[in-house]
Amino acid sequence: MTEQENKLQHTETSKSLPIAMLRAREAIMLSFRPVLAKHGFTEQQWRVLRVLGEKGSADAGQVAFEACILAPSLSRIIGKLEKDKYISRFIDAKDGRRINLSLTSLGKETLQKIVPEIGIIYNSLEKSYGEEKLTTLLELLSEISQWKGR
Amino acid sequence: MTEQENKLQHTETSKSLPIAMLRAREAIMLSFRPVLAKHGFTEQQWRVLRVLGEKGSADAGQVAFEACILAPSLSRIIGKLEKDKYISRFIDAKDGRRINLSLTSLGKETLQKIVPEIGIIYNSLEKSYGEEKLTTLLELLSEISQWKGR
DNA sequence: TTTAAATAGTTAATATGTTAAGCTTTTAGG
DNA sequence: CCTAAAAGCTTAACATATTAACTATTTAAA
Repeated sequence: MTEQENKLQHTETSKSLPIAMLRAREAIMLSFRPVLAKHGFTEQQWRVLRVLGEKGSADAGQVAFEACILAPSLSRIIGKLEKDKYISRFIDAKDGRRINLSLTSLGKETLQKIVPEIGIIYNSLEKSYGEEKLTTLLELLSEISQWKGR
Repeated sequence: MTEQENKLQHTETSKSLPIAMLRAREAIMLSFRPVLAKHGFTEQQWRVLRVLGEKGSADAGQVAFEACILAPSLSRIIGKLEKDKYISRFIDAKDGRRINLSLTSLGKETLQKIVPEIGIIYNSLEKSYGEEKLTTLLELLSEISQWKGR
């Protein structure tokens, strides 16, 4: 590769990491979204349910971090999930600023209904892609996540 | 790993590919966004400019695919970019349905100003992460992108 | 203890994501 | 030709992303 080509390298969208991640993510979500939509959830609402299912209960800040959702978005999302009776929300007894969140029984039941449906798709991806590659990919992504910038 | 643990595997958000990609992407964009914001662009507007810079000119459908932006979003984005004189838009002579897009001279100048600033950050990431790993990651992501679903 | 700074959430404003519906132009059949 | 289906783009409606401003609580310094 010449010096000239090298300079232009990062202007090629095909070699842009953010775009590559976006495309790969979109390829997967194309299969996941219809399943979630069938149950009346968006991708983000689903992430909140999953995090709460995994952690039992957590405050809004923890959920925001785990689900990769910014605080302002989470505020609206939990507002809707609570209205629809999937989660319950109450102020932390020790710290009046924190909001504790947990799944209602309806939330737990719904989660258990959706998990296997998503699992089938994920297993299909794992099968056609290779378990080992998938593990490698998760590790590489995890390292990027820890990058602290410039 | 026990059978039980294995069954729960895909319910752990840390092992969810979509979430992992989201987190990794966010870690990078955290450094990129301020640069774009300084020039008054959003992430998506920037992707449109970059695609047009790379392809010279293209119809809306091509740009949407390359920039990974859905048609309805793109309609709004090109509306604003055109209003602000960064791109020009005209109906294709051979197919009246298609909209051809290209950068104006202002668009080209602006692109050339931002590219090196983004490049500095990207090079820093490449340096601390490793060129080889980065190549591997791009390849793995590219394979995922080609997955046709369930 | 008193008060300024920090923390946790929410609200507001603008931009984009997502799905569905609508419009116009092409294409394909009949 | 004529018309129905398909293709390309836009508009609409609702949900989320992003940044900034705001409220309430807690922490910490004076």
